[in-house]
Amino acid sequence: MQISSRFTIAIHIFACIDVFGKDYKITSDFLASSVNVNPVVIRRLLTQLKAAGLITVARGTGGTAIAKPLDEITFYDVYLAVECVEDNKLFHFHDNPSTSCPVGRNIHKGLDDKLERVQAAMEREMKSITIKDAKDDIEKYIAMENSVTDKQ
Amino acid sequence: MQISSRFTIAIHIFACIDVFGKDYKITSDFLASSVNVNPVVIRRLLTQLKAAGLITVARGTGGTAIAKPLDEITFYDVYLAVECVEDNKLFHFHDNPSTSCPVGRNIHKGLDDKLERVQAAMEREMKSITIKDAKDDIEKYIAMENSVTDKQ
DNA sequence: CAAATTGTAATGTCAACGGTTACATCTGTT
DNA sequence: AACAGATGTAACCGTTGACATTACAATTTG
Repeated sequence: MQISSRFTIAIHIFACIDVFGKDYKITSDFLASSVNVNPVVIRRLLTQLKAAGLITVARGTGGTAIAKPLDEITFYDVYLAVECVEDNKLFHFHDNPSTSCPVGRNIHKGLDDKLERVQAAMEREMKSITIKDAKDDIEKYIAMENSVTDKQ
Repeated sequence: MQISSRFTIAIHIFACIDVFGKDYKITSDFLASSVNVNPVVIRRLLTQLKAAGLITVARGTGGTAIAKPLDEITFYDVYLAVECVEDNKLFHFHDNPSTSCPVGRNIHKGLDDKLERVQAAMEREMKSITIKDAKDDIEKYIAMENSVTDKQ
């Protein structure tokens, strides 16, 4: 299975807030237009990001802002906020291996540390990348777009 | 989302074949008993592992064997054989970001290399662990069971 | 109060997972 | 040649999560 598009949408949202937050009020409709999904999908995502303390959302008046400096929010923070992984385990273990089989009785003990190593490797890499890294690169590509336009 | 239990079941299967292969004919019913799932689930898995060249399955007569030395089969080989990941991308990207928004136009370019880094970190770790590592540890725990029994 | 916006419930569609039954097919044995 | 034991698959079913969408109550500012 793949990691849900909620993750890339969430990063898209952060980038939009940071890039457009000074000039526009960031509403779920605004974000929905940029991401190209239904506004309710955005609102549900904003609810998750807010619950994780990564953003603030103004009720009534509307408008979303980022709660921390961008370089203090890692991909892992967003992943945790947005991806539903049961019991925080990346690997789904089969539920009831036979207790009357020696292998069935010991498969869990023999495997768990290795699965954790894989999960840890993935999470370590996610913790090493911040939203700022992503946003900087996106802005770099936006600037390249503009410089091409300028030359024409 | 979690990685399907097919992955841990597959490793369970390898361990069973290696541990019991000398004394028993390894049928889908035999494996189903140890894993505690329906034999058809096992057969479907065996079909995938066979397609990946990791095992051989005897039609008619029945019986499964491992096609390569256990230390030449990595967790990644099994993962690839058994997990359906569209286009081999761990992250599902939202399909149609707005082309009229600068962020929407550049989110892909700004993000792809970072997502690949995360995926690569996970795959690198999976490639570093072999089925033999898992099976050795399972056998170690089986031996510990027996030594406890002996003392009683 | 009115307008804009968020929060959320209710529904629907779709795909993947896993379970199960049924049966055609294959192969060694008698 | 028939049989017994297996595998390979098709055809279902139920459950879950993703994502879309409509509708509306609740909130806040002007």
